[in-house]
Amino acid sequence: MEDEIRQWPLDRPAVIKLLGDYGIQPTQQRIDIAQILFACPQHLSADQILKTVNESPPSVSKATVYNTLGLFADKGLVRQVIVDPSRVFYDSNTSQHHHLYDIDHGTLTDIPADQLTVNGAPQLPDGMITEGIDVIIRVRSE
Amino acid sequence: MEDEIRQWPLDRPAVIKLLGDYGIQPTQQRIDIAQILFACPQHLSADQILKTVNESPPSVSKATVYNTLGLFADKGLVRQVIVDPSRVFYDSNTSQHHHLYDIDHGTLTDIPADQLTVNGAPQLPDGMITEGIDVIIRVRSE
DNA sequence: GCATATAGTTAGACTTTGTCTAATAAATAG
DNA sequence: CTATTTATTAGACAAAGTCTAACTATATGC
Ligand SMILES: [Mn+2]
Ligand SMILES: [Mn+2]
Ligand SMILES: [Zn+2]
Ligand SMILES: [Zn+2]
Repeated sequence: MEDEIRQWPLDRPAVIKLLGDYGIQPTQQRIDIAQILFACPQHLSADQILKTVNESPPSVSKATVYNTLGLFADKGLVRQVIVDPSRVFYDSNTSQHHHLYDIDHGTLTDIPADQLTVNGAPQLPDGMITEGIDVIIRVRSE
Repeated sequence: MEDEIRQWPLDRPAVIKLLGDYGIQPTQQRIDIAQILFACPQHLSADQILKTVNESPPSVSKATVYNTLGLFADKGLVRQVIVDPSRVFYDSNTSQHHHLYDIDHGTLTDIPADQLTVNGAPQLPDGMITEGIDVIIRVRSE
C-alpha cells in the first residue's frame, strides 16, 4: 500500500479506486463519506461528517458513519487523531506528520514530519510494537 | 510555583500544604481526592478516582470529583493526559515528561523529558502561545 | 457568638459521543 | 433465480462528563 501522489479533491472514480486499493467494498455510503474526507487533507469529526453527508439526500445513518470511519481507520485509509477528550478527528492525510492543536477553536493544523523530529524513543519491552508516535503542540489563541 | 522535590506518598498535612500553595481551599473532599492522586506519580481517570474515594465513607459525589479534577487541572496541580477518546487521565506528575501508551491495556508510562527531545517546533502565528508539547508513543502488546 | 455572605457539595436530570441489536436491504456466488 | 454473505438502518443503550437548583459549610463583619 504505497502512498501515491494524491491530487485533491479526489473525484468519485478516484475514491472508488482508493477504496479498492485498501480492500474496502465501495458501497454508495462509503463512497459518499470518502468523498467528503478526501476533498482535501483535513481533520473531521464523525459528527461533522454525519452532518455534511446528510446535507443532500439520500442520507446515511449515524451507525453507518461510525461503522465506516472505524473501518477506514482499521484499514489504514484514514488516521484517528486524539487531541480532544470530547471527540475523535479523522485525518485524510495518512502520511507521517504531526499536529498543532488550537485548544480555543478546536482546530488542527498539520506539521510536516520533516519539520519536526523526535529523538530518543525508548526501547520497548519485549513483544511490544510501536503503533505510532504522535506529537501534539497545544496552543491557545487568546 | 516552583516544583519542589516531592516525596511520595504525600501525607495529609503535605497535601493540605500543596493545595494551599496552588491557591486551592483545602476542603475535606479535595484533600481526599488529592491524597489518592498524590499517593505516587500516576495516571488516573475520573472514574477510577470516584471509585477509590468512595471505597471508605464518607463518600464524595461524582459532581465534586469532576469539579475538583477540573479545578486541580486549571490551577496546574495536575495535568490532563488525552490519549484515549473515552476518558481523560489525570497525571499527578506535572514536571515535563512524555508518555508511552499501551493501547491494549489502556495504561500510561512516563518517558522522562531528558530521554526524548523534540526539535523543530514551528513558529506560532502572532498572539498564540504554546500550552504544551505532548509526545505520545502508542504501543500495542502483542 | 451571631448574622450574613460566599464558596463548596450534592443528587439527579441532562447532553454528547459512541456502541449495540435486531431487522432490512443489497450485493455476491452458485 | 436462490442461497448466502455483507452492509445499512432506526432506535435503544451505555459511558463520560456537564448542569441545575437546593443544601451545607466556611468565612467575614459586627
Ligand atoms: Mn461534534
Ligand atoms: Mn472509566
Ligand atoms: Zn493531520
Ligand atoms: Zn505522566
